[in-house]
Amino acid sequence: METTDRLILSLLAAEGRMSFTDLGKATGLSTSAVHQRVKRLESKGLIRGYAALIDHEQLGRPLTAFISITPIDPAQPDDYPERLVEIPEIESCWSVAGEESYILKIRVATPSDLENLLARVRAAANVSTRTTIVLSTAYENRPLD
Amino acid sequence: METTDRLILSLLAAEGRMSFTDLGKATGLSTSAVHQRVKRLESKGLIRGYAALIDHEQLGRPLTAFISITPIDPAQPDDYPERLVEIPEIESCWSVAGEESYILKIRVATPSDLENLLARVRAAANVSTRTTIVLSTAYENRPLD
DNA sequence: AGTGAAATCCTTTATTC
DNA sequence: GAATAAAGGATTTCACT
Repeated sequence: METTDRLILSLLAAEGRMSFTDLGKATGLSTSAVHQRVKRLESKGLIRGYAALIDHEQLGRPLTAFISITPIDPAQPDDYPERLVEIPEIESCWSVAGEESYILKIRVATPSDLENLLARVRAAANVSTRTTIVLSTAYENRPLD
Repeated sequence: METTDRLILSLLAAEGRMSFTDLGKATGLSTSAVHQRVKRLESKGLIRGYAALIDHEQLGRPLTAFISITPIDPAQPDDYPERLVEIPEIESCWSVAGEESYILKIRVATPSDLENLLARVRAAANVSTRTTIVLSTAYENRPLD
């Protein structure tokens, strides 16, 4: 992993639709040279994909929360991510070391939707939950340093 | 906010570099009609931008953690996000309701880098910290449902 | 809001170094 | 690996509906 590739990654992390022409100007390479490098970064999985960043508040889901989950039955198989993947409000799911087993990040429209979601999470996974409400997002998923 | 715009958003959330031509085929609109809609979604801020999704493990930062922070001096002004924005390892910063005041999501290379980062966080913001290590990421920032 | 067409610009591949 | 060139597509603007 070398300087030019890192520069390409950081440019694309900040501006995912930048053209190969502009990437070439920014890196001092020809269009086809950056093109070749980007395709290699994609095929090696260093670039996992591209995403539009959505304003969820404007889209009608202003309420973000973290839900920490603890298994009720310790003998239950550890398949929580699969059990929870069907719940579309769950944006992220991390397995963690600490008091709880998983942390979920969710987005809903209203507190009542959160109540409903918590019931679905408990039922789908047989877990107890602890919820931390997000008051504001100072920044999220900043591009590379 | 209506069906066609929601479809465009969900297509671009999943594939941020999809061409206007392909968006047109997927929505049944002409290229110039989707183009106009996407530009409107961008200017209204519903699309905040586009990002390449990076594999941080391959990029040399395999260790992810959540750091919850609690102010030591309750009289201190509440400017933690500004104080912390200079620390590049902090990917996200949320203000939360609950026992702690903020949750940070960070990425570093090694436990020793985490130790170093925690010292910088405490010094920059005059806070106590509680760290939860991520063991694995089942999924993260899933596109829209 | 949407279409179709035209000009411009970008992407992609082949060739060469 | 990188550059150049050329063909094939995509983007963007505009006139019209």
